[in-house]
Amino acid sequence: MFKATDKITINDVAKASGVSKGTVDRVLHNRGEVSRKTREKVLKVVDELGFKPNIYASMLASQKDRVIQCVIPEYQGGDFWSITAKGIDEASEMVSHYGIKVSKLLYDQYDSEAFQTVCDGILADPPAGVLIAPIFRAKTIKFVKELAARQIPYIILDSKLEDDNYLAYFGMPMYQSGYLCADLLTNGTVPEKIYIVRIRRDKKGLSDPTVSRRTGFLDYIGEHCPETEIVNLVIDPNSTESIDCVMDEALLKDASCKHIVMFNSRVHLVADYLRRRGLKDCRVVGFDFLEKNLQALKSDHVQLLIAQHTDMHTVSAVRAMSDYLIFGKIPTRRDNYTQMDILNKLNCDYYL
Amino acid sequence: MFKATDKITINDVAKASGVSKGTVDRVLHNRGEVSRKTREKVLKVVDELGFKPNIYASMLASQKDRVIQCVIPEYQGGDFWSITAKGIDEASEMVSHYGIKVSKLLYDQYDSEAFQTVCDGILADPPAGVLIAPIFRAKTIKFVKELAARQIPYIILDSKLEDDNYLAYFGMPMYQSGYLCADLLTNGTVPEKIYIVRIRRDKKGLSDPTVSRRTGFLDYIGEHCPETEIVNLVIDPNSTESIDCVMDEALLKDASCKHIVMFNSRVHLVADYLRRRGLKDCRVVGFDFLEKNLQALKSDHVQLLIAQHTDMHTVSAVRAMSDYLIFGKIPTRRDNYTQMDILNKLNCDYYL
DNA sequence: TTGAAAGCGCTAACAC
DNA sequence: GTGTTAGCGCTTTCAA
Repeated sequence: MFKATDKITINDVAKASGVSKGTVDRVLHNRGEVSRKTREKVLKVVDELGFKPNIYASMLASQKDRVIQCVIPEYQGGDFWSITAKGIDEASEMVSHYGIKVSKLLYDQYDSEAFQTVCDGILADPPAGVLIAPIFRAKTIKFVKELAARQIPYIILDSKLEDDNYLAYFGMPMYQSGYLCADLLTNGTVPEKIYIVRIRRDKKGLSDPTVSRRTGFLDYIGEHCPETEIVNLVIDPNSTESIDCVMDEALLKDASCKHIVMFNSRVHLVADYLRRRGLKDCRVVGFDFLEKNLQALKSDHVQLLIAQHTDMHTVSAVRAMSDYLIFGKIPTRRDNYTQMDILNKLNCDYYL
Repeated sequence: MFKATDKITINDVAKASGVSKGTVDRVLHNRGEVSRKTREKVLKVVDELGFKPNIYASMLASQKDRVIQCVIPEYQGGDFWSITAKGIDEASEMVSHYGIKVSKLLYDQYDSEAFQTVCDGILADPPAGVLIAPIFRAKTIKFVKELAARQIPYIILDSKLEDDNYLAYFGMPMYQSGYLCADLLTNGTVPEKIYIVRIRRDKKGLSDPTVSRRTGFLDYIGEHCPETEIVNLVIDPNSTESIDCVMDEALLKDASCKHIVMFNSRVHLVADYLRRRGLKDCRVVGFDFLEKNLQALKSDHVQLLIAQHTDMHTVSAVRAMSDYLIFGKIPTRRDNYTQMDILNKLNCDYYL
């Protein structure tokens, strides 16, 4: 950047194009009145000389504060969104060195008004960039349209939107993770039954974030083991008794190797049940690298976990925004899907 | 960093401690003659005010060029070291924005003199930092000692060294990857035989980089399938005839499901053989995400691949050095092991 | 041992 | 529309 060889400064450009550096700066940032002619000339010279702005000088001179607002659901220790939050915090630490602030704005994912309030707050005091996880799709679309209108770049997290102005998208290939999950659960065999454990959802009308994972799973089964019977077990995560009751009912009379799967991150609930009942001889596959799931993996109550490094992926998302704000760097990839990591007892310790 | 709230500049520190900013700078960088008394006073004020240098101003003013030299073996399209090289290039692009240059110095990994020459060259024109992959251990240890003496930070790649001054280490858990590999290959069964395909090494005395992987593998087998017979097949990678000959001899008379493993990154050689012979019904596990191996995975000639994202890990290594040079940031973790990724046909496309 | 001052390359306010 | 200029916060001579 400032090696003798490529030390082309804005001054060089100014001289070579016969204007002042103020003007060069104007065309560089599309800021204000420049005649077409000078504009073109400057651009040409910039190109010829291969001028690259010195970000240090630039950042030093423009005393802006650049803040990235991250809008995600509220979370509690260990749950899915807390992992995203962790990624945000990590990235925040990194980019703080570059004078970029990152802050989280949390909303109750069961309360669309709360979400709206957060969005309004952002528009009232516009940040340099926004990261947003759209639980409420319609409201989110409206919100990002507003951001786009104000030239505020935004990155979509988690689930994609019907919108085309996003700077980047970071999320998971949900369908494929379900498909993969089925492959791992069956492991080349054709089970008689497969138990799908699901969480009872209190509020109606909330979209289940794992539907397409479920679809991927069922498609695989349909293609490879059409004979296999699918048994859905609906449990209430907050009541051990209900879990025991539902699971006992289904599993205790089944003497074969039981294939069990759960599509959200709470497979540890199944593991806990199996532990309580002293049941072995099951093949259990679940999702996400939560501490509790890890324990279940180690204690052999869960055989495989499909994990997706949500935290690192989130770090990438924040970095992408940061790089955009600092360098104007357009993300290398616009749609970024997490890789699907297969974890078992032996490799999980190296999954950091 | 330069928000109104924490806008403590070197000037503030200078005033508060009753000296000039030149002096403050001197104590900040342990540069030159400052009396004990002023030194202590300045340090105290720095602490009290919570002064954090503005890296943009700092980088702008100090017109140094900072180059990171990466010393790795020569490589050719698609091989293991080319992946590391790719990671270096990617990171190079990233950190170039921060005025950091990264350059690669390649050596013939079969020629210790060549390696020595490269090291001498580095000492003749010392860079800001070094990344090095130690094939020649003794020479490397001597070299890094010299670096340490000159206060040049260095990061060790790939295999660890008996040395304690390294800034960080980035490599793979080789033993564990072998152990995991055995688990995946056997997949809960006890095979009658396992074929280990090995590459004939021309030069003697070269340490095999996969020995400990092999050890991990054999340990697992010893623990879980002591009955299994291990058959070593040594092939010459450059002669298809020799491969066919060796493999035919061993495999054609074996009618069962053949379990085959290779500990280096060249399992595609096995896949090619199987393709030539039209052999199915084998369980083949290998290492590394090479394009050719990927093809083999997709064509079902290889069932699983253990991959380790060498490229990304290398990016992290370069970034770690870069962050150290720019901010003085000590790496969060000193010893960094890659995670072990299990790839099959279904998740390999998401492994970017 | 210290202070003063001239930049580093860019931005932005102001003047013309 | 465009040029001029005063910084941004730090580093690094050069004098004292």
